[in-house]
Amino acid sequence: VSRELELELESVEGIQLRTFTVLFELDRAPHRRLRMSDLATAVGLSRSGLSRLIDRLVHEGSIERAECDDDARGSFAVLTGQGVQRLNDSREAHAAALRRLFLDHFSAAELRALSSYMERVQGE
Amino acid sequence: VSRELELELESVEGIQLRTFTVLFELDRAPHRRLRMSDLATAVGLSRSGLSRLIDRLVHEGSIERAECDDDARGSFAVLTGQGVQRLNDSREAHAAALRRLFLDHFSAAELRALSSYMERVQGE
DNA sequence: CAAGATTGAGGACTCAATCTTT
DNA sequence: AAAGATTGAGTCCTCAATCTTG
Repeated sequence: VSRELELELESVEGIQLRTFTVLFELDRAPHRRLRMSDLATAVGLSRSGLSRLIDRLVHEGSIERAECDDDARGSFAVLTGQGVQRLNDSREAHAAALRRLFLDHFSAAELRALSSYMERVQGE
Repeated sequence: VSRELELELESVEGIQLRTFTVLFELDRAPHRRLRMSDLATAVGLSRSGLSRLIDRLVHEGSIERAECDDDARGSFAVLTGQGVQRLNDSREAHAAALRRLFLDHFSAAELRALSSYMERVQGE
């Protein structure tokens, strides 16, 4: 399913699922910024993997890097106005694809059951 | 889950999940052989991706290539004795990891429900 | 020309090594 | 020495182009 979702998003909005997730996580974080390590964990990438993905997004203009005041080792990824725009442009396509490929196949009760099943195998 | 399963298999038996799946599919096919295209579909890889994976497995000795008598364009992947051995060596670790990471979390009824849920989103 | 398979080029990811700061 | 982040090297995958046969 997630592969199909990715293909759908990519063809409709020209955005990859992982990029969407990165923009989404940043958008809902305080000041639209997150430490590199925290963001890596949030989207399921290694530190180095995220570092290279952010390189690409900086190059595209969706994200900027910012230094950390209280810890000079640290670095933030910060969503730019263009990044917010890009996220919002793809939100609807993402939601529609998710509904069509996954959510529409289940009742509310089934979705609750599925959700509890998923929790059980989390982190195992 | 499948990522954890992969890590488990790889650390215990030194085999990747995708390699295991390839050996498994070949083992249950007639004459332990399959056309490259069919095998690619069965394990969810592109033709080129499978071609390169088979290159590695041939190099390791688990698989041989064979020509197709009735269609000279075609090519078979054939499991070698060493390949059968390798598959059997990792079967138990695979089953144990699958139980521990996934199956043990559910009752028989829940597994039936999950199975029907999965069928609904197949191919969508 | 279409189909089966492989190869060339390039993308995205990981591990290990490195640099900087704590 | 340990932690945050990046970089170097290598793996695995895909798309497009190619070669061979139907």
